[in-house]
Amino acid sequence: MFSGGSGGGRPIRVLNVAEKPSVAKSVAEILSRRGGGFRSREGRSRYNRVFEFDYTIRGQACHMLMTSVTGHLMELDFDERYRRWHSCDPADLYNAPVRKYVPQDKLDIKRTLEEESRSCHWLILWLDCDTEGENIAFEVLDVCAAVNNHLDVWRARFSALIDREIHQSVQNLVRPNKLLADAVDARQEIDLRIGASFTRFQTMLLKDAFVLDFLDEDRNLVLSYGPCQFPTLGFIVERYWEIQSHEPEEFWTINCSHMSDNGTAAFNWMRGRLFDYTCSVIIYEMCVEQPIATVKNVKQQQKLKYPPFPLSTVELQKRASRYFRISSERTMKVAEELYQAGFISYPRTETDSFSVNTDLHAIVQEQVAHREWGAYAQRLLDPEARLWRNPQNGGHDDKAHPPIHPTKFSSGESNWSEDHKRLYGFVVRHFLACVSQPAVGAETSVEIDIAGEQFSASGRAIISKNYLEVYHFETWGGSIIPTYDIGQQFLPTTLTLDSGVTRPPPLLSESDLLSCMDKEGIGTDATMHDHIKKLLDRCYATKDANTRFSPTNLGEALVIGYDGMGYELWKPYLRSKMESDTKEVCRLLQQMKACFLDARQNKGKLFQAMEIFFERSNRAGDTQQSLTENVCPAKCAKRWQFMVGCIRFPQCRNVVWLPGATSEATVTSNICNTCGQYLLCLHVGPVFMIQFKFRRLEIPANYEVNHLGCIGGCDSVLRDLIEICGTGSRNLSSATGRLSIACDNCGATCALRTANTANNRGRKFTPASLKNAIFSSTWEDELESAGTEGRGASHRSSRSSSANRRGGQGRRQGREAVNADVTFVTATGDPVSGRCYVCGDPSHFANAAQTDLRSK
DNA sequence: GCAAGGTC
Repeated sequence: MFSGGSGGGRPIRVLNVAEKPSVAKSVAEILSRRGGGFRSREGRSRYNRVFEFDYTIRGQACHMLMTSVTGHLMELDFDERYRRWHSCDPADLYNAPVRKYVPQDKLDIKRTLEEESRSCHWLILWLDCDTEGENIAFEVLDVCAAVNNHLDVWRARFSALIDREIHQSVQNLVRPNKLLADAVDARQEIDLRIGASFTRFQTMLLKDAFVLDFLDEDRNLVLSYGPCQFPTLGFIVERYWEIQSHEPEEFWTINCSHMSDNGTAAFNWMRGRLFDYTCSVIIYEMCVEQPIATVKNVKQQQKLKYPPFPLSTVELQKRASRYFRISSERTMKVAEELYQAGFISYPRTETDSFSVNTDLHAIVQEQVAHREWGAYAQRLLDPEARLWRNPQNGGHDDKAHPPIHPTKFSSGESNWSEDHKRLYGFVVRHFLACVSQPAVGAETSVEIDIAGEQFSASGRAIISKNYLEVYHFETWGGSIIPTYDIGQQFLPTTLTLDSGVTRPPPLLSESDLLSCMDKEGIGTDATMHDHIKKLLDRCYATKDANTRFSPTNLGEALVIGYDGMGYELWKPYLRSKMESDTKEVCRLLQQMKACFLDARQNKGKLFQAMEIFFERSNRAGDTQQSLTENVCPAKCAKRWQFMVGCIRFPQCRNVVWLPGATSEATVTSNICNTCGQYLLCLHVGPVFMIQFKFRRLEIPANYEVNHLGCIGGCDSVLRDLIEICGTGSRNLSSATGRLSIACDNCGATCALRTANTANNRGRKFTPASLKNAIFSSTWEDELESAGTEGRGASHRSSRSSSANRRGGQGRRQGREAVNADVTFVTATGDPVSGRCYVCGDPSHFANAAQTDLRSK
């Protein structure tokens, strides 16, 4: 499998590249642990060090160099002459040449890669296992291959930085997937072209044409458009319009309360609200006239409130906004700093379930010394307390990072801001909550009847707070109501008809906005906050003290403008469609590649079809050689040649097959006197005489080699020869001396060619004559020689044939253990072999001898 | 002066 090394015991040099320095270090630590650790040295870039250690990959001794990039190594931009804003019509940006290049601040990393890869044999890419990671893999590959085109390039696929996973991935390397990388290239190019064209267009069109007095004098205004920022603006504008268009409507409802010695209960009308005043008054008066309430139903049940799922990035941002009013952008900045300092795990993750390998107890153990939540952590670890519960699985896994959790204890660092303290505390409390029992409450609901109208009240007593003790961001309302018995009657303390007006929904909060983006696939967990911030920077929206967003006049004007044109550029569908379409192209290409590989595997079918219409050429060029080496029908089917079709063939499938012994057949211009305008099928046409030439050895001695005949049915010579030699056609059932068996996988029938050769002329096969079928492991040579050339014509060893096949992919993989070919021995002792011409698998004839063998 | 996506 692996190549390029110097072989034997001498180690080869392997360059390993990770997506970020922390991963490079972790992987180096894991892989070098058994060999006594790694050496570390500086690279050209001060962030990206190089780690060195020895390791063995599949028996090959390797000297490993492990370094990293920092995300994308390259950027995409237009060619120089299109970069200036006035250099071209923005419409030209849809065709302008673009190029990928390593920007200035990444040149140091590029130099490290170039220098290190020069001396290496292999390159192993340890990028994140997502489409962006695959794209970065090719950026690294391009840089390295430019200085060393002998590199053998591999991709390590891993989903977590844990020992087992990393060792497994390096022992099972795969090739990088260009199609996935191309999908990202396509998305990047689309983003650039539409972003730049619309941005230049609307900026140059509008900026100086209006008095935009909300701007600072010195601020250079850009009216940007982007496929993520505009839909984000769209969410804000749409909610704003919903509020604007809301028309308050008056409604009425009846409320009832009952105060007794052991508390007060507030009953709600089970009709909810009525928008008709007269109706409400009539019902209310009925109640007032007969105000005695009768208890109809009392329900008491235990309710559980579950702790949240393990923490993903979007949840972190939403909850930080909700609980502390910290903006998503600030949250990510602070979380990044906490991560850099080692206090929390990687903050950009979609994963909301812990891997079974995570030592959750150890994480809790670290926190027992904290003065606020330490005692709770201690109780969690105490089996007697019965507080522990394995975390729920939120159902998302980005296969790259675990949920956000604390990685180091801190009682607060001196350089931490309030936000650092809040976020660290939140991450810890969230984690502790995840491994805790749900809160338990006792819920009571009471239904009463007053003059035929139903009312209900409910109360809840918390029996056990459990996770809520440490997760005090969430509350679980606990009002207690008096005890009631069914049938009990009482006079309400108050019974009122109250009016109200409907209210519009609130403006979108940051948490709502993140939810909308997450739901519609706008941006990624790592970029959503950027898009929100961009709207504020561009003066498209504002955020109030309650973290609620309103569009500015500018933002609303842009949306109205495009909406008026009929373009929903501000709706989320465009972005979703781009993402799904580029992935679809990638999927389609992958599908077609699989289809191609399968078609190549089954090329015998194409030969079969071609042979119906054409004679095989004798040109055995390289291409042909390689095409035919695994396909027996190609070589052994020379005798299946002639048929005469309807003038409408192949639309009309009516054909007449000629004797198998035919070596030449030429249609003459003479019309048969007997058959004339013979009705061959629905398509009437004249029947022309045919000049035949038969192979001497294949026809009885009393027949002529040259024969002018008619296929219309009047020619007794042709009828005789077909009777004697067969036609060679696999779908003419009247032929004699032919044998077909059905593949037990695909059901296709396959004629055994031996039946039509000179040696078998006139021989009748019967199932009984094939009872002695034996299976052997010989390859197609057997069939080829049996079919045409005579045995032993071109024998290859079964080992080499087997190796040829293993190179192919598809359904035959994993069948190596099955006898590769089948040899049937007839009663006379002659072997005949066959393999399915549809699916190509010889093993599919395994049961043919008993079940599907037919003699025609 | 433009996008969105990585990450430091």
